[in-house]
Amino acid sequence: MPPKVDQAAILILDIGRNVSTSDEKGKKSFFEEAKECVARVIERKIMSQDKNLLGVMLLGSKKTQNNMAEQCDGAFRHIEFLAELQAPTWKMIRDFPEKPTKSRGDWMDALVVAADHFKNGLSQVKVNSKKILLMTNFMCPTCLDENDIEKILNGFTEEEFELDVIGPDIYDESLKSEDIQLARKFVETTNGETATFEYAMQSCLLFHKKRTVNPTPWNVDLSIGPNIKIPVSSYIRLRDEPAVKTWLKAVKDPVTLTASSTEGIMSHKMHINTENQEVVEPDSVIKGYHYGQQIIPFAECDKSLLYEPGEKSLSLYGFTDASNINWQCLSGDGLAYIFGRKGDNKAKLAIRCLIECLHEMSLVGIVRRVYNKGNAPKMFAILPVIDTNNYVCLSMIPLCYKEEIKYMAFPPTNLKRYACSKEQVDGFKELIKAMDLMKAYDDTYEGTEAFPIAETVSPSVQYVLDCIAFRALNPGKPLPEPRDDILTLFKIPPLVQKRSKEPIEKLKNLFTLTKVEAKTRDRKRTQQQVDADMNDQNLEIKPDNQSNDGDMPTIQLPVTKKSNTITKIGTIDPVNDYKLLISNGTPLIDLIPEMAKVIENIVDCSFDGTYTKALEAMKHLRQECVKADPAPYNNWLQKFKKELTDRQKDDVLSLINDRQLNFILKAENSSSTHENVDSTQSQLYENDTVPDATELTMDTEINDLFDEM
Amino acid sequence: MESDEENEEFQAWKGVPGTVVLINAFNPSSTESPAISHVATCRMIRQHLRFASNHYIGVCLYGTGDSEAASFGLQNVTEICSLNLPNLDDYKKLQSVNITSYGQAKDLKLSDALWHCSKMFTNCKKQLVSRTILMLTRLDIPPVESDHRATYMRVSDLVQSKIEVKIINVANEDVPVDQFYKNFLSEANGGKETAVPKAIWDCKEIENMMYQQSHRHLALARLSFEIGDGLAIGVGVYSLLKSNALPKNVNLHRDTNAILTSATKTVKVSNEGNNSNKVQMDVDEAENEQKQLPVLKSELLHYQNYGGERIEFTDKEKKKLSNPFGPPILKLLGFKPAGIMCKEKWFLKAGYFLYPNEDVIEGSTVAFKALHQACLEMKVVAICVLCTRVNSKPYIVALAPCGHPLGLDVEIGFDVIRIPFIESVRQLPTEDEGDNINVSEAHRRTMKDIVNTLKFDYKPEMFENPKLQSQYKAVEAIALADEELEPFVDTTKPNMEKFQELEEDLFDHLFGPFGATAPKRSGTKEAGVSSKRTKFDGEIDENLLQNRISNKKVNMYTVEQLKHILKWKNIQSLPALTGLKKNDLVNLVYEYCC
DNA sequence: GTTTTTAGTTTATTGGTCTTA
DNA sequence: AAAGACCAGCTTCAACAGCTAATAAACTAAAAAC
Repeated sequence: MPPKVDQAAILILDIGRNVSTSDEKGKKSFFEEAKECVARVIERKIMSQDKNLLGVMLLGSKKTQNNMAEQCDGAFRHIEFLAELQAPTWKMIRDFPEKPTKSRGDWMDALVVAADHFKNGLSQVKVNSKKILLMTNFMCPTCLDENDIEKILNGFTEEEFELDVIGPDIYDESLKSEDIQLARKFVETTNGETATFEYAMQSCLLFHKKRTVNPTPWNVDLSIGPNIKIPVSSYIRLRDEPAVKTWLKAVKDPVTLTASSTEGIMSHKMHINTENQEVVEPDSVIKGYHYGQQIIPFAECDKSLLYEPGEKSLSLYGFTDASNINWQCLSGDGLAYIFGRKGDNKAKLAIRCLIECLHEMSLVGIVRRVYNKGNAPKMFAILPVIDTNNYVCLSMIPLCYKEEIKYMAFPPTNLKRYACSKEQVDGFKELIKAMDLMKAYDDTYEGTEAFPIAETVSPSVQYVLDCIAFRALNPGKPLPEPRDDILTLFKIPPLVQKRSKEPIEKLKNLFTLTKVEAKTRDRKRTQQQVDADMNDQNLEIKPDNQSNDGDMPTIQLPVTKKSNTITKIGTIDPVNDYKLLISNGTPLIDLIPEMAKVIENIVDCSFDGTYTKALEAMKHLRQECVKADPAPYNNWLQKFKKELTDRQKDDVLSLINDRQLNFILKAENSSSTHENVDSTQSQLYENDTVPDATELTMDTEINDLFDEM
Repeated sequence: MESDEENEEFQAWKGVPGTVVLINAFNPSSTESPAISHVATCRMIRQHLRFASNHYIGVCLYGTGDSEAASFGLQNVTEICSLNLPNLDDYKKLQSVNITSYGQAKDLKLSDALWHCSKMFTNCKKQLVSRTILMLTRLDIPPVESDHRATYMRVSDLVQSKIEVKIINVANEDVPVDQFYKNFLSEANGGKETAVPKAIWDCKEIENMMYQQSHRHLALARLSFEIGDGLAIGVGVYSLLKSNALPKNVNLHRDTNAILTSATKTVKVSNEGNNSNKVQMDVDEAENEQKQLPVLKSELLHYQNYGGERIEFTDKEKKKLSNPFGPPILKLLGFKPAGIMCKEKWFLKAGYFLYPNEDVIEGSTVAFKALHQACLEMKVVAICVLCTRVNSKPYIVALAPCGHPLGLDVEIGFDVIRIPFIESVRQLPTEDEGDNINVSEAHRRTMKDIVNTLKFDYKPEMFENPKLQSQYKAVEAIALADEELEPFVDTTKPNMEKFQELEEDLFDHLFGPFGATAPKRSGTKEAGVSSKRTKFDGEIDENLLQNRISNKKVNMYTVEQLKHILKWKNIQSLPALTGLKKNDLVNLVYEYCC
């Protein structure tokens, strides 16, 4: 068999004149949205580390570069294969054009080119499913005639291509152009999918898909006594796995700050004799046991006394009441599902029958498992799982051995002074009713349950993947803080939060809870904590104040003294420079662009990840502009934000929002043209954060008023 | 007083724990209590030996008769093992002791025994982090009246000098507890109300309790459980199971049995400078060592391969990746019906156990109990975010109310159950053959018979790790030489008698034979007909043979089959087939069968 | 300082067939 | 009959070498708690 690949997809992105403008003012153009979306799709593909192939095609490109155009001169123009089918790369994202073109391309042509590439561009690779993701607003109608289109569609069904359309709502009745109708037909006929940018970004593409592993069966006979052997396969169903593979190590090249090509890391393990500190050759190392204070070499042990676990096996020990198995006696890591052996219907029948019986009788099995010949045996419970939507199987859960039980003791709770009243219990009952997570959201959501088990993503995993993608696309830039999307995963749903307020207040009155003064014992730790906090602070404000680098202070000190003579705004203390220059009579019209430039520079070279200085400078600039003229600030911000968006500096963008450094509104200065905060990146945030931002901006206004007083 | 405390606190975590076991040998009614206490103490010490623990342990008897050798001035107290690291000599000595041989005191006195214990602590040269007197006694026979006052005072002194006094009540269930011991316990508990320890009689149980008591009572984390804004209680998170139940293994020098430590040296090596050198030289260690330089943390890079590129992070950045969220906390998010917590669907990792902690917030226990009760009555579990330590990743847990976990003497608490995230779930291959499978009443009846025959009562402590147990036996065979201990029993294997009763024939008839419908492994290979090895049936498919000869695939036959083919062809000049390699047989087939 | 836990490694084996003692 | 040795499949001009992957168990290092 040739190399097999699960999926191959070609992204077709319209970058022509027809996608260059936005429908509404201030809103992103189709091109901008599509670009973001494509970047996310590619990023997700890369991070998922599957074996799938990806190609990227530009529709409406200035260039024409595709196989079909080479074959038929003059046809298939303005279609450029940016990347032919291959494992997805960061380059695909980086190579993306910054701006839409003035050209136009025929989307139907693009489909043909993509289809051709699937048929002829893939030499040996076998592909299970072939997808084309089309992103166009269909504002450039196809020139192909009905017959040709019919042929293309037939070709698509024959070859089992799937067409997905991302971007426009092709079911929006107000947009039913002929081309959209056509797209609908294609999508439906090829069993494709469609989504708007907003939906795609908010639901399908919001989080990373972790690298997947193909499950491998562990095949064994489930034996019941010496003579009954049922062939089964067990698959790992649940397991906590690290977000990324093992980290590799390299040496930093002092010049490029990237991995050195001339130096590598090597680790060497050695044994040292504790008696004379000599290094011992691995040959002379033997294993031994500590028994009390005595040392017993392994070799002296009677080998016949050592346990022989036997062959690979899964042997039934017996059956017991399900109620005997509690959470506390489960040990190990995760669970496996057992099915009757693939293709063996008799085995499946037997297992199915066992499952049903156990289920009816409320019993579970206990088995002894030897994973491989000679491996230590482990005990497991096998519980019936009957889930009509999913699996009918036995769930195999590891049980603890006696040696693992700690036999802990706890101070007694059944003392008089710990008795609790009915009122107190009822207080908690009220809280329970109020904080029902099964009804945490309005019906407008797809489900009303919050934190559905095994359906929510892991914030820590997502953050690591975010950081890797960020670093790939922003080399040299400091890592971002966790996204809000990730942080909200650990927050109480707003509705539940609200409902809980009253019962919580009641509870506070029902119990006497007194904080015990920190003991002397804790003093030291507390001090350490404080120290740690101090360190953190130091790190954060390092670029502003002192730094650990020896030369920074020497630069900084003269600056404050030299300040009388400065002629330009520097990046070290822009706000003071600005103030000084103003007081020296430098005209505002000259200073504002200079300040803006400096802010951009600081953001570019910021290594602290907090952009404290840049934001301070922005705050100052903004305040100045609120007083004088909002236009320069607003105009510059517009450009700056666009640039930040392009360079995926989402962290700066959100900081600008958070620190209320957005556009100066009409409310703040009547000559502003901005009615409200219509940040170009608003769709990145949930709707409910928008009013928040408005509120915060109003606060600023009040603050500013106070400032002026 | 305060300065004392400060002094103590300053070195609070230096030293090892110390325990003196104080066995009551006063036995006027000839109960088994001293004997059981003795056995349990031996077993506890054996447990310490097995784990090569660093705890200091001493053993004393009290209520024994006067003896000439008896401790100077001390009456009725016999020190068997001095306060020391558990060692083989002490263990053997303790084992061989016959408690009754020390005779009986005329009157039971406790104060002197306690005083002796405190002296043992004082005389101990090793710095101790904790001092515990573990009394094994019945609670129905108090010391003589005249000793009461002295004992109370002694206990009070001990408590003040930070020596804990604990009692294990070695008796049958229904022995009445004398008031003296109630007072004693209260005194030992700093005057606070406390519970009388439950009587235990099983020596393994006593052993467990002693081992536990002599062990540091460690919480995985002590947290503030934030129930709501401005409402928090103190809790401790415990793991009830050990993560590594393995004893210490060490590396030794082959010749001298000297203990070895291992050290890992990480160096950077230049692979360019000497590129022209022979590859062999690179392997040469002496040559390499010259180029080896120590690696500074600051010049270390960690990277991952994604999208065909190395994505690099500095050491600091990598740390930040695993530590992006806040401080340790347990925060309530809400509640869900208890029924959704299915072990068979969501078990991911061994859970923890949650218990109230009065040390940080007083009144926690009452609130904890009220929450526990409310959850039980409403049949719900609490859903929380848990971050156990400063730098650990937070995750979502369910708190399920429970009592007596693992059969322990713990009234209430919550199981802390880790809830899996989507990344932990694997999609499994499904076969849509469910429709073909019809379980009949006969199937069901047979299966239920089998299940019922094999029913038993599961207890969490019923399975011992046989590998570990046999290892102990093997080591003890050497260490204790003469001692013949109980034979090793493999608790992971069931009693086979019950399996004799199974109606295997009926089962086979109804469900078997298995493997008959197994899929063909591949087009060219023989069908994997059964889970047993394919038996050669004697029939030869001439077409298949010719096919294989022309396709040069004769080697796909087994040796048995090849021999059979050659014999079947009835070739005259055929040499003896025994002892030939498969390849020879294959060649013979090509030679003769075309 | 010691113990405990956990995260993160590394390492060996997996399967079927054939030969051998 | 059981145990251990040994080569496994996939490319395709063909033959070659040189890849490939999940998993359990054993292990180390590091962090945090007392």
